[in-house]
Amino acid sequence: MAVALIATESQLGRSGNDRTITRPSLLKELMARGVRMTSQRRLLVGIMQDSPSHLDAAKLLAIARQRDPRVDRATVYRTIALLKGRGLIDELDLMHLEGEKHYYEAKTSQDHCHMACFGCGAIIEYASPAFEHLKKEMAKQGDFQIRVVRLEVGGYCKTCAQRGGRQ
Amino acid sequence: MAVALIATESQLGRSGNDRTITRPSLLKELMARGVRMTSQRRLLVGIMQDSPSHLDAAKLLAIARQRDPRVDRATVYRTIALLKGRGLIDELDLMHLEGEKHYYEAKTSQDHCHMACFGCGAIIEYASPAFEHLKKEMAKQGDFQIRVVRLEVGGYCKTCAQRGGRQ
DNA sequence: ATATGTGCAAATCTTTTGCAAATTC
DNA sequence: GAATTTGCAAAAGATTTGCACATAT
Repeated sequence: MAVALIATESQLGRSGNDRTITRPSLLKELMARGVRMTSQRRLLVGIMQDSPSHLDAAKLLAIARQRDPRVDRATVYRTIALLKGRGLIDELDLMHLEGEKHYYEAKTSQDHCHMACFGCGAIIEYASPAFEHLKKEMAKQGDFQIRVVRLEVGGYCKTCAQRGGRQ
Repeated sequence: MAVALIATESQLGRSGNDRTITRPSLLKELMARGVRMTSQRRLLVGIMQDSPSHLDAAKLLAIARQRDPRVDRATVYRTIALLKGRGLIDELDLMHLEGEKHYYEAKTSQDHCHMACFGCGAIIEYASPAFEHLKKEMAKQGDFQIRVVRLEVGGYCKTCAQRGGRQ
């Protein structure tokens, strides 16, 4: 069960068990917190919510503009800041495999790690009880109230390790 | 034992046990790999090696220039790229507590996590067997050859959690 | 009606690059 | 002496900001 499958709540036809990782609705969370909703926010948040891959600001802007060409870069960054500030999305570097930009994803019900392959660029997500255990330990032993956790790993996936003979 | 103390090998008067985290000599590692050594590299690498705190490119440049005013920004970035490419330093964001820059530190004998306090900006380092265990599990279960691991946490340190009442 | 969000264009900050001169092996 | 590294200056890439106008509650 170590390699996690991640689905939005709406994508799951069944109620997930403890092991199932879900993505709570960003829109609902925002409204629950009394955040003013605009059409642009609805659009951007909807894209973040539904995107299967990790989005950077430029890609998010491009997708949004297909639906509403007036969307501006600044609004994208401001919306990202809003979501990040409320703890609703996580920020990733993905080992800077393609530049210095950041990637974003809706926060999931369970934290997970991102393993980035230097060979093929694949991003593998990974969640496990050992990760949850480490978080609890850090909070307790380190006397620290954890709000955000980011675990990123770089290396070689099975295929690339075999092919390239890299170790 | 959970909160790690980190020392350079030379700073330790005794031979460290398994729990002791050390920083191997960057210079030696470079020479062992046949990397051409220049005066600037020696200078920059020496600063990285000895710095007790996490350096960003600008700070590294500033320190280097105190000793040799001719050092250029470009050389700093090129040296960082060299060290990073050889796996001798780790790159950190430290939760972007102060801007989008990156921080660097000489790789240690045991990986450790960085906990960044949103309240006071403190950076707390943390190493534990649970972290080592998680790494091994990821490598095995995820079929992944790990080269770099980066675990960063954001939240509130003990003091700030009490003071601000944030939870 | 008032507070908040947005577009636009310019600014800022970090990092990278081309090329001629300097340095290392 | 040949290959590599450096400084300089300019460019590139990502993100932020000031301000007048538009929108949400």
